[in-house]
Amino acid sequence: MPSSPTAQNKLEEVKKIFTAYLERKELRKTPERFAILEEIYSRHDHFDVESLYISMKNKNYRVSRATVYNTLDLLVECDLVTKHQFGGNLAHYEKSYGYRQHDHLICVDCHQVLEFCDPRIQNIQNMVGELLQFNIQHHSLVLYGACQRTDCANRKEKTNHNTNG
Amino acid sequence: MPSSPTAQNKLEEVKKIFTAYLERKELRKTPERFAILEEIYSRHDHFDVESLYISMKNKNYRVSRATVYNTLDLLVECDLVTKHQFGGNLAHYEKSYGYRQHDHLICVDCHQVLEFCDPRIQNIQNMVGELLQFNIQHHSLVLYGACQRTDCANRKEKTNHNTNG
DNA sequence: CTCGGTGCAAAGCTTTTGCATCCGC
DNA sequence: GCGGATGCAAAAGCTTTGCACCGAG
Repeated sequence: MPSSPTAQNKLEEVKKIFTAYLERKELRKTPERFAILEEIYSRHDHFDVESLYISMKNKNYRVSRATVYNTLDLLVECDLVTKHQFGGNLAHYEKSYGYRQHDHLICVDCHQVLEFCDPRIQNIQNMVGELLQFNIQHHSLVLYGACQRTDCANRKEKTNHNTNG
Repeated sequence: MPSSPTAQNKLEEVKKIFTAYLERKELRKTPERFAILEEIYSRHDHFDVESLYISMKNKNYRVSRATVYNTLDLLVECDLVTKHQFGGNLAHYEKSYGYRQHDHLICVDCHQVLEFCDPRIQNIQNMVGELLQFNIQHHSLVLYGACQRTDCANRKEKTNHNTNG
């Protein structure tokens, strides 16, 4: 296992993992499934179904939304992709193989997404699981707040936090 | 401020808070808004919009989904109600006045929702906010796992966690 | 050849919106 | 009485489903 795989190496690794998963589940190794996996791992940030679909369409790849949804479910199940529900009704996804466990911080004004790591979350997860007799499989932690970028899209009177009426 | 208010006292308190909020925002104090608030505070658990709507209809209260959605937004904004997005596309709500800050633990099989408190989350929130220059307003932490109840609705082979393929 | 997977479009479900009516102020 | 709020229903937006065809095994 390489300690710092190149993007190409990583792609090969995730393909192998996906292949093994499909074989174990006796599912077919269709070109669409691997094309979607490649597209996801060529992206650098969070994405939703529609933007993934559009990207593939723009590359003249013939694929349907149904297949994108179906394949994302498979990729989530074999831990190559993580699904997020950042407050709204629109699901967001991100590749997750070889990336450090992290959580998210979202600006309530401009909706930018930042990531952060904190090992204490793992401890909380372990402790609560033991306390309440749950086999905890994963978690979702999202912090919501106002960023301080001058170009924040929805900038109100952020400089002064007066709460008087 | 009573240290352990009865349900009735609590209801009066939240009504006052809601009234003050409506006055400050120059919104009208309609009977529908207060009926929805009462219905929510008479409930004991998490709920979605449809079940709240049905409850009120069953009590022969004339109310529309639009008003329920609208009022929930107001109640969330004045911190009397909390909105959750527990993984799916269906928003869940819960009353939040006078309850200790808590987070959630959800069984991926039977979907029961448990609550837990851990003060470390507040620390994480403060630290990350300072580190990344965000004014953090609130957070959402959900742990997902398998409960160990014998009557778990979707019980598979939970007793043995073999992962050999 | 078989039958699981795909593309397409229609349906489903939650949430939002438009409009006439109603009622708090 | 004015204008915001409501009820109802239609529309919007994301996701799932049905069906005929395709192609992996």
